[in-house]
Amino acid sequence: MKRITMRDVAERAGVSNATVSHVINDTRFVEDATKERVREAIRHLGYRPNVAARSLTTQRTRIIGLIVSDVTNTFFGEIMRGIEDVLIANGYSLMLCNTNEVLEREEYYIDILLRQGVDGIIAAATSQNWDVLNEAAKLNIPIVMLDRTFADAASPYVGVDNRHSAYLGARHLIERGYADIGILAGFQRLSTMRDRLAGYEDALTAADLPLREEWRISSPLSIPAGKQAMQALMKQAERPRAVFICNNLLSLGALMGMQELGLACPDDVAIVGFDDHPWAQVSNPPLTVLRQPTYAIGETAAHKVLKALNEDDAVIPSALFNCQLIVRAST
Amino acid sequence: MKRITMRDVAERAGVSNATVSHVINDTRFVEDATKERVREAIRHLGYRPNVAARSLTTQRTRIIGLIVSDVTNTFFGEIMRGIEDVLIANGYSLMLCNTNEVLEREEYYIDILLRQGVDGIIAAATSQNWDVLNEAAKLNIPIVMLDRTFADAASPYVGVDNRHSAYLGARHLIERGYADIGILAGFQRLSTMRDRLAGYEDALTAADLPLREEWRISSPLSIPAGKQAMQALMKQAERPRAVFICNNLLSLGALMGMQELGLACPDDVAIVGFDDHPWAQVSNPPLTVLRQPTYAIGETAAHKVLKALNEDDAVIPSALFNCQLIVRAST
DNA sequence: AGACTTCGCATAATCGGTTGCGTAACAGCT
DNA sequence: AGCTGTTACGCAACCGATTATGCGAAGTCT
Repeated sequence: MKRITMRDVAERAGVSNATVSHVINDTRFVEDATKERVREAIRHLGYRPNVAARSLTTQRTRIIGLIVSDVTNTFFGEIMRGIEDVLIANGYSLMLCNTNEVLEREEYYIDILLRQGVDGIIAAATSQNWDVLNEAAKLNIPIVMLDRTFADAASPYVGVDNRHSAYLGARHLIERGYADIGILAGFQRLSTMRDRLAGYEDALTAADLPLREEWRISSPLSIPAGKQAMQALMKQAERPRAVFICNNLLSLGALMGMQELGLACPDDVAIVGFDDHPWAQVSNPPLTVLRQPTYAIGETAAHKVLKALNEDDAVIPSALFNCQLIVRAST
Repeated sequence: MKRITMRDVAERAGVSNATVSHVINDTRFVEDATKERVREAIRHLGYRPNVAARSLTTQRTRIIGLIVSDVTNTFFGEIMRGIEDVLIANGYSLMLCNTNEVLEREEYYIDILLRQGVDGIIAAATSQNWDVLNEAAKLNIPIVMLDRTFADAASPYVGVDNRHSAYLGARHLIERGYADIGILAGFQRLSTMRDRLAGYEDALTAADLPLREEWRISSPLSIPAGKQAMQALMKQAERPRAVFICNNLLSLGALMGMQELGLACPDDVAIVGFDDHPWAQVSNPPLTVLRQPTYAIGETAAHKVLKALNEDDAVIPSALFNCQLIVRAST
């Protein structure tokens, strides 16, 4: 089971190691006849270059690290597809890291990625400051912030304009005639969630509606948390007639919570959710949502790392997409 | 921006390269005092071993390749979580490959994974024979078949007992009093789908119900395909009163298709779906499904590759899980 | 014809680790 | 004192590629 190396190919083709390398990488002129002999040898032996050896000398691995906070969320699934399609087309591979929103795991993974020698990192970071990612930045490894960012982030961000999008969502509720509007605001440590809260507040303020603190509930981004949060809202003496929900898992949990309490949507409470989901159009009721262009976000993020890799000291700008308001029966 | 190597550490600690290596890997006795000097140097310099260099000599990368057919499907998302949790706990990393059920892409990825020198592969394969995966097998790389397998597969399979599970699902419909039962059978080239069809047929045959070919519709595994397939069923002069659906995307598409035709579930047609999904309990109606233990499947698959890696020529058996029938309002 | 280019390729150092082999230093024993 | 055994570690080859340097042969020029 001897591994086939470049030397084997060289021998069979009657050339040197160097020539084989140059044929493979097209890095200098080689006569057609020689080239063909080398190619034949490669085919015949079933030779496959060893990337470990290669990256040892080139100092590049053609691997991009992807850090996401929840692989099970379709939102990230679609983003991953976008990223992967672009990377594969450019000869890069993806190393996947799922943090479950746990900071220690993010630190651990950054370390792993740096040991692997990844060429770049795309991160939906859990960390709220530059500490963790800076380890990578110090080594000059390009980083792209996905879905969220933070104040001192020194890297481009790719995602939607959360504040404006949330504003659109809340305004939609107002236009529908709702005045008592609550919000399930998610983790306030995430920029994404802070911006969405701000957008919601913008809309209410612009319409001269009061911001009632007891109608703003923060929680982790999970289904049970969404359920709890919604029920906490609904059990208040004076409860909102509409709720803006900042994340798809929260939306789902909220629906469950309402069903359990026997509340109907939109008759008892109207809902606008963030993030679309195929199931959201067959839920009871179909959900009005702000849809993010997930696949495009993924593609863009990938393009940005590649650009940073290909053009030395290129300044990479952030990319802000817009959400699309999809009106369904929940409002 | 000079990379910090083992030599730097060795110098600072006043020992040889070998000793540093042995301290890091705990591969031979080193005096406590020396060990501490080395550790201090590592910390002080912020040294991070270069895995490319390491795997060049050890011929192992501690990377496992994961091939899935659809990253956006929550089903695979949860499996990935299971796999990853186990791998991370054992110091392995995950290289993700998403094929979108395209055979060429699977071939391409196998090649990539072999160049990377992955230690093992977990694959929800699109290919239907040993040709593609055999490339890896020839190099003695352990493979675990995920979710599906094929006749001449020489590797252990991890997934559910599809035939029996489908049998349970179809029998449930029969017990509910339905006699006219159709099936959305998915891609018949996938073992998974063939087994589910067989289980469905088992149940009908056991109940002396006829198998009506026009009520069995095969299609790709996607939402639009599910919608089309369901509508094709519903538009028949004589249509089934219940449908067994072999995949969650098909279920979702089917629901959409019914809504569009103004058909109610379960009043017009009852549905049992395969694969649970958080949204399936708030859909209209909530879906009766066969739930696969996705996370456990992932964990098990990961354990099996690791076992194959740690125990030379261990014979790894397949693992068949059972589905759980979750009865909701759609039946 | 001799000198100078150009062409096409080989030689060998190098990347950063791992590991088989070897050895200095010291202790214990006769 | 001489011999052997043990302890703790160093030396250097090696993994499989990339690439700077150099060189013989053929072609060109004066």
